[in-house]
Amino acid sequence: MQPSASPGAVAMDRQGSAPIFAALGDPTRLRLVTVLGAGRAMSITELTSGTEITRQAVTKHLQVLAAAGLVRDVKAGRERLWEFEPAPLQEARHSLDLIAQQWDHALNKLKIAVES
Amino acid sequence: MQPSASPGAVAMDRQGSAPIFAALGDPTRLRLVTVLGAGRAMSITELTSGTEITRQAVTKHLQVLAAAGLVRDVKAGRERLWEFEPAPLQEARHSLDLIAQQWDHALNKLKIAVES
DNA sequence: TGAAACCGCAACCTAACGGTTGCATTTTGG
DNA sequence: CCAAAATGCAACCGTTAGGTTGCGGTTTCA
Repeated sequence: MQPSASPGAVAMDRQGSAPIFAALGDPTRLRLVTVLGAGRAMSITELTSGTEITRQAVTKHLQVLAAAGLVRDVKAGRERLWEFEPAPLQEARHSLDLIAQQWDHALNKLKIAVES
Repeated sequence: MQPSASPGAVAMDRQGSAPIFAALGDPTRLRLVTVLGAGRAMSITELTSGTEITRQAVTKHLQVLAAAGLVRDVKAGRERLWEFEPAPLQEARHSLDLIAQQWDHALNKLKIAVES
């Protein structure tokens, strides 16, 4: 096969949600967003308790999540509470929906072509 | 705050979809699944054309995607075609849905509490 | 008021990631 | 049958990711 038209041109989904997926792509971080998604803002120490890793490790993960916009911190006196931020997650959902939708459409076209 | 109840116990979502998110968390790979999600199976060389990276790099990315189950290869003579596999993506969607749903529920509870 | 709780900063370490280059292998088509 | 296409395999490299340890700074509250 000689190099033809760029397949990248078909990818109309500017893969901009990759950083969000990357942020969710770690078990610890996915757990953090799940826990914080329950609604209650929590401190770092609280989020660390019950885990096998250090508070500093959790801090780093929270910073990664914050960089992706999935989480936000609000200082409350001696503590620093972290709360869930839903917007990026919706964007990620939309991104997955686009791919799934595109796939279903391709399957339908194939089915129709077979039936005719 | 002294260590209390583990917040991990609240995370009823076994964060098993983290590997899928990790696989999607790279721009190149997210582009690959988007392109393949269009329905047509493609060869490595074809998937490489139009990109700035090497065929070997694309190969590695495809292997990562295959390890996550997002993609499958079928050999066709001299070529090796890659096609999209929808199941893991559905799982990832469901995972995001759970979190979003959980969040909405928490907001509703809060709203009701405020109104009363 | 002072010890304990909560946290930030920084250095450090190992392993994995993303990528390249070089070369051998298989298959096709004229 | 043989050259070119398509790919595989392996070594190598720089950077980042995930994690720890050590220590210093602030709030709190008894």
